[in-house]
Amino acid sequence: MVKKFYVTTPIYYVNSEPHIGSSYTTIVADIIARYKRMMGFDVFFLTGTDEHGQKVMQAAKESGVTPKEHVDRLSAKFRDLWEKLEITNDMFIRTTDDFHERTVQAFIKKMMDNGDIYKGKYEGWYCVPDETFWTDEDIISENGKKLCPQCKREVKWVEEENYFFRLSKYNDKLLKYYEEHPEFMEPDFRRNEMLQIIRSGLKDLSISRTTFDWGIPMPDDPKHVVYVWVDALINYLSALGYAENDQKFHNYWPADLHLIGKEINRFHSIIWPAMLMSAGLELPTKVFAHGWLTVNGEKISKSLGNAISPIELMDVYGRDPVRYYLLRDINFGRDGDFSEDNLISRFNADLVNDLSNLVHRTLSMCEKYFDGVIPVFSGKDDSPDKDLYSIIQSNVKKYKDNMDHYQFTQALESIWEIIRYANKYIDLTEPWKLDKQDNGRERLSKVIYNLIDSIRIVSVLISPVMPDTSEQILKKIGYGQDHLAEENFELHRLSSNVKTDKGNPVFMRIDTAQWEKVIKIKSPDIKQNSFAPSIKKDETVNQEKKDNIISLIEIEDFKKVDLRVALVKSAENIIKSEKLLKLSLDMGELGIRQVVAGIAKFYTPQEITGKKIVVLSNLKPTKLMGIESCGMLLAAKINDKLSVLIADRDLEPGAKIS
RNA sequence: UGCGGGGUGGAGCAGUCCGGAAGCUCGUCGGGCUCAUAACCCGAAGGUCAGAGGUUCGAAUCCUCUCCCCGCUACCA
Repeated sequence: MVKKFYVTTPIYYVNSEPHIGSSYTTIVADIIARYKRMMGFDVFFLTGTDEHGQKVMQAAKESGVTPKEHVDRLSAKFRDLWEKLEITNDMFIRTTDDFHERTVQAFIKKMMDNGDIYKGKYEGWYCVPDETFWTDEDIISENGKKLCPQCKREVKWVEEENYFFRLSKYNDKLLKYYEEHPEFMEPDFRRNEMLQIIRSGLKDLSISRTTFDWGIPMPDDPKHVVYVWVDALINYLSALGYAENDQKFHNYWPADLHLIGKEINRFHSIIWPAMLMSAGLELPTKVFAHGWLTVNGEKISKSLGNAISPIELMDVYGRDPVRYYLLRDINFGRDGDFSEDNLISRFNADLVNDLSNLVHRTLSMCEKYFDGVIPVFSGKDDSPDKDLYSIIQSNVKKYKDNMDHYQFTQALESIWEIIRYANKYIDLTEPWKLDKQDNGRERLSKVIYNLIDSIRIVSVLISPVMPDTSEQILKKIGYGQDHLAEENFELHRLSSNVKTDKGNPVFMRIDTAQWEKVIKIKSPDIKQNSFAPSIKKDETVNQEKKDNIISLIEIEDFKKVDLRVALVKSAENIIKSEKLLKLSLDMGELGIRQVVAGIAKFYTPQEITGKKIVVLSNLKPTKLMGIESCGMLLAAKINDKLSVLIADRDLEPGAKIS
């Protein structure tokens, strides 16, 4: 029986264009899929797009198209990207696919049959313009009115009927499952986070909405659409034909690996398994949450202009080098930084100097000494040969162990151990001298054979990460893609008497002196100071500069600001707050106001009481520590010193400052 | 403020779970080789493993406390 392997990426929310972050997850999944295929697994690799929900509706509205047009357009972008990146997914699912919609309904019906779904009432404050619910604690109350904390417009109390999933019922079962299957959720520190959440008690989950209709209707109650996350998670089943194609479904379920980003861990590691338990299905073997990428040390954001397009990057550096870099330099599971300098450095050092050069110099020698025909394996082993063999064997083993545990950085390191030793092996055996010796011919044959054999194994091992490069190198020594199989990790499987094709080196060095980088950061460029002791210092300087940049404004801008003199009538500490004081202010014609100020570390209530301070009176009110604050007092701060501003001459409270 | 992550030679990181001669890559310096692409091979310099206590024959690793950086969060209004 053939072993199967079912791997998924998240389905991407079609809210914005794909960037390097979404590509990262998919590339990793692709590498795993290719590796498992090489290891003889029957692989099913799924990716797709998540297309329902309120935000999609809004995004469509903003671009002036229907939701369907919007999702068609963006979904196609993802699909095209994966094609360009030669991602080997077996299927691309869309949550607007009709079979998916049917499956979601069937699945929910199953949960209903098991008594896990009930109709309940959702009560809360609702901000209509924002289409958002707020809890009692969130909202701001002012003059008897309840305001939305986001937009400060009035909220209204709504009571909405929703369907709820009895998530709480699975609390203990989940806990037990986590305890019995420590491998279910990785990395371990993420697992601990999930355990904390489960231990603190799960609440039932509202799984339907009636405020908009861009979604899958609830079975038998089309006024409700299914909550987008519930809809989305079920894609992992519908892709396999759950409830429609039993054979395919049973062939691949349960999933062997759900690959996700850390931000969606809770859905995959708590809600999803509970849903599966409810429907009586087996749980996935593993959920693996990877970290986030920054770009050149900065968060990926549109405003910084560093949301780099994966296509652009790969056009410049090539698909394989980018894949290699991502996997080699970023420790899978942790957050990592995508740095173009490091990419270039890896490119030159690992790919050009070590790998490409090894292939090129070896094939040059094969051409020179054997007319490009792979010589026969003969004669007895010398000590460098024995070392070469043992290094290959031990590193092939390490490679497999690491790949099986998704430790890609380490897996690549073990391949490079082989490459480095092969380069050293050339120095130790000195083929150019053997060529000149009368009796060196047999030894020379063996040396060249061993080198090409090493290259063959290396090419096979790198294939999941660098498929194009692997193919190119294998072709040079007479092999096709059918050579990608575990049995070919073994030594001495190289065929002799095959004509090699040296061709051009697989990678050419990047000359950093005249190289134009792809990523251009728009923030002010601080010249790299070679005497600077560390980058941290540069960043500080950078920050200070940013803070000191002051743009000029019109007098009209200033007139928007209403500054007043206010008398502090009383002040008190806020319980459990280190920074805040609650002040009661006499503001003359504006009456008595309550302002919360973050000065508790610098002023005692007694000290500030009676002072005539300056207050920004027309600031939108807010709540701090649940206490209302209608205005802001002015204070100057430098380093650890802070002073509240006070008028030079005595003035009536309420006096306007202009 | 809470939670999480991190602080290891000039840079980037591994090692920390399960204590036992401080390791890898890049960079720098010196040497070797000429098959190869300013490459490859060898050697060297460079670290009080953030700091302070403690446990131990022995601590980067375990315990306690402190400091600093990053992310989210929060009481920056």
